[in-house]
Amino acid sequence: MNIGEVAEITGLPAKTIRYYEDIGLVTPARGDNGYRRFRPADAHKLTFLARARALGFPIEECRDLLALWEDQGRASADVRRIAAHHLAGIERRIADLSAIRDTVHDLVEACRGDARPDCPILTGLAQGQQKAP
Amino acid sequence: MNIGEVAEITGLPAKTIRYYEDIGLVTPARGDNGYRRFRPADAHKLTFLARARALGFPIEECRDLLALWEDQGRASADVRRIAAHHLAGIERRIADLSAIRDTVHDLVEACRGDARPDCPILTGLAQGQQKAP
DNA sequence: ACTTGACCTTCCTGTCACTGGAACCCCTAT
DNA sequence: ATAGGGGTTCCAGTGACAGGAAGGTCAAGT
Repeated sequence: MNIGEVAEITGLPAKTIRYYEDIGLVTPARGDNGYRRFRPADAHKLTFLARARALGFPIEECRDLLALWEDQGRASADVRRIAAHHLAGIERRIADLSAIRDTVHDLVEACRGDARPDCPILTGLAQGQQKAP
Repeated sequence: MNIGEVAEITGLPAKTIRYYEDIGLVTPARGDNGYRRFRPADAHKLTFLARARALGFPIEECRDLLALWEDQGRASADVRRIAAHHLAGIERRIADLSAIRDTVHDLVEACRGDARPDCPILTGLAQGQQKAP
């Protein structure tokens, strides 16, 4: 398989696949013309990576997950630890974003949004108005 | 005021304040020694920026908000439009993250996390298992 | 007068995970 | 012969800073 076909199968842009080779996540063979030749195992790896990335795992955790996936002697505890750590980070980000959303929502609600210049959003930003808890 | 004092007042790192000068968000005067001299108006601007950034507005939107803040003839509709657009983006991000959280949560829950190698997280990533709606 | 230490300056590099683009090579079909 | 649609490399840019090196400045203490 050439890179275009793998890109279609995995849904990853060819640029991204080249980048993943650059950083050592995959190591496709090369043909006589210099083209990358991807074997099914490479495509499976890339599909795994695409899914892990879509769930927001950072690259280095993807690398670790990939290594565990290929290690038949792994302990599932190691996998779980990585995923649980990621989950905690996601929940923190959601909490942070939710607090921000509430504040911005209140500001937007308070603003009439007409042609006049007085604006609670600007005064809120200037005065540091925060969502009451 | 020197940069350190403004940093303390605004809560922004001095590095960040220098960066904001670089990209033209503030233009403090300079003393004979080459030090930046911040006037109260500069500090107010930076406080405004710090709050807008804390609410997740990207720099360019902060620049626009700052310009509107200083424009006495603004229409509050222009401010509201920016904030509403930002709010929509936040809500999209929360929705995306929530879907991810649900999927990762389910994977973590399904994994025993012991010394054995079989792991629903890895099979889920390999097979593309998704949270059922 | 000298030194110490805190503060300030600029400049360069690195982050994260790509994305866009230039310039060029390869293969097949018309 | 040419046109197109692959592929290749390398360089630069993204957002919003952070880290660090190398050096100038200032006030206080000895």
